[in-house]
Amino acid sequence: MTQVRVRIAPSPTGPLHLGTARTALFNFLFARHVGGTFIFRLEDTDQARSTEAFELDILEGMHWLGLTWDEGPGIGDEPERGAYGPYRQMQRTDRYAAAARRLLDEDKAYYCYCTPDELDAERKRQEAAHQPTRYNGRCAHLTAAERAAFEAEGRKPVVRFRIPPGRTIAFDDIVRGHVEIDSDALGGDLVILRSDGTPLYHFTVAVDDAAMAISHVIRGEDHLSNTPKHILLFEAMGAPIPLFAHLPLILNPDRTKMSKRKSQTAVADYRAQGFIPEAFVNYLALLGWSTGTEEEILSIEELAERFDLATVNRAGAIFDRNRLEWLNGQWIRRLEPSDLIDRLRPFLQSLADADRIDRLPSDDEIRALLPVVQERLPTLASVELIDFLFVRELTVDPGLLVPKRWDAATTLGALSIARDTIAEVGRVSWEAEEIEPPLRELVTDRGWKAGDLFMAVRVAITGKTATPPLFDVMVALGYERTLERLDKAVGMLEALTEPVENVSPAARTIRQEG
RNA sequence: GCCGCGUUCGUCUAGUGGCCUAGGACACGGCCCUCUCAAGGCUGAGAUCAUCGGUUCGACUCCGAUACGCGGUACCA
Repeated sequence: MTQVRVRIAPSPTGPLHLGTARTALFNFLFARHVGGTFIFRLEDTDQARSTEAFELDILEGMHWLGLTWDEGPGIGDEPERGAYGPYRQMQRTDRYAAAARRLLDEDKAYYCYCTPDELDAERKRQEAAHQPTRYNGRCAHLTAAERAAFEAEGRKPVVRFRIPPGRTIAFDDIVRGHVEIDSDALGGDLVILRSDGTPLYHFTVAVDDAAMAISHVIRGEDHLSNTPKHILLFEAMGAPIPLFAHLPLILNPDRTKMSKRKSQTAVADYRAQGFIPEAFVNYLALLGWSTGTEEEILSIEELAERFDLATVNRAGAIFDRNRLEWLNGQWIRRLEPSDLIDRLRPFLQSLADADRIDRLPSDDEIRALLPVVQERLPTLASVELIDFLFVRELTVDPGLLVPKRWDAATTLGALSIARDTIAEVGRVSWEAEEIEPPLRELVTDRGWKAGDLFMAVRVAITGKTATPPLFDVMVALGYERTLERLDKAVGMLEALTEPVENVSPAARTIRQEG
């Protein structure tokens, strides 16, 4: 078998897109599975829309996902690596010009002087007549005199590639099987060079894939219908025709091709929301492919071991964020503590930047919390779960302070007693196992429900109704600050109950007891 | 319009002629665990395998038609 060479060829006209990432991943997995070469090429010929910032975003996103490539820009410190460069199309313009020149010389291509307006009018006419829209070949056989006349008019020609009429172009797509398309359905002779001389996509892709000796073209299904054009171009250039594999599309919830308008498509956004690459890669790989077994938590290496292009699905798949989040939680739970701490840092930092927390915890502080926090993180950004530990002044909603089964007065009494009980245990020891029993005892003595007391205390010291286990939270908070917050909550409740204090027997009773 | 591709639980999927009264996972419901939230365990509901016809002793699996959906049809990629 000839050397397997595959490529991903994004164009830097936007941030790294989910669909591009998935296509890149499948190319990567295939290359790694068979020991082939994975190439990264930048299709930056659309100078109007391409930016360096997007290029950087794409490179960074690819690195983040762990999709390392063997040839292309952005490997190590080198501007680029590989024997088939350059890997930026704007640095290959001479090659496209030369290829077009050869096609012109062999009369496989010709100059076309039709203006965009004329083409547009013709297209409209065809549509109105319910005919297939295609170039009518007006300039296909111009005489030298006719060409001179157009030139004299100041028209700048495009270069069109001759699409042979009446031919059936067939290929065996690795994922979709045998596909046949009639050359007459291709829209007529194809523009390969704009009137300003710059090359168009279908041309550059064929020239580059040929020059870079690409053996397998693995790309999105949206290119399936265009494949015959590429095959014809390969033939015309005398280049071997690669194998094709067209991947199913990633879809919006309404089953249209995934778009920025209807979905979150930028890989960087998912990263910013606290998804980790292990989970992201795992999820993307299983979108449109499966191992055929019931395994589903798989590392990129395990995926590469099992990957098989022939078993890729043919139907498009809706992107399901729920499943991604679940997978993310699975992967976060598997992380080593020190690794997780490192990954949490940027998210803690951004909480600090947003003034959501007043200080950054030390590694040891986070490490101590991990046993009760790690399994509660669907994303890295969910560390906000414990933000209350790192704020000076806690804001508590008084409404949350009173458990459903209790009134304010009852809560006030209970919290006061609990505060004293906690204060007392804390004087000798500040361990979760030490704080819990006396409070349980208190609950039993008073005939309360443990959940009610604990909830009141929880809200008092965290401001939240959902937190890691209460006593672990207290330990992390510290003796002093726990009491401070309890006192503050008692104060809030006193203010709340004041007006009715004289007429509330319950409140009076509890006060006496306290 | 024309051409191409697709169609199994809400979603991702298993299934390549009998193992399927269709399996797993996410999401959803219940129970257990439990101080809340998670995590975990058990469990429930959820798919006339798009429809119709054919081939076959037998079809989710093969063939055809239809419907619906999507993609392509640019001097975008």
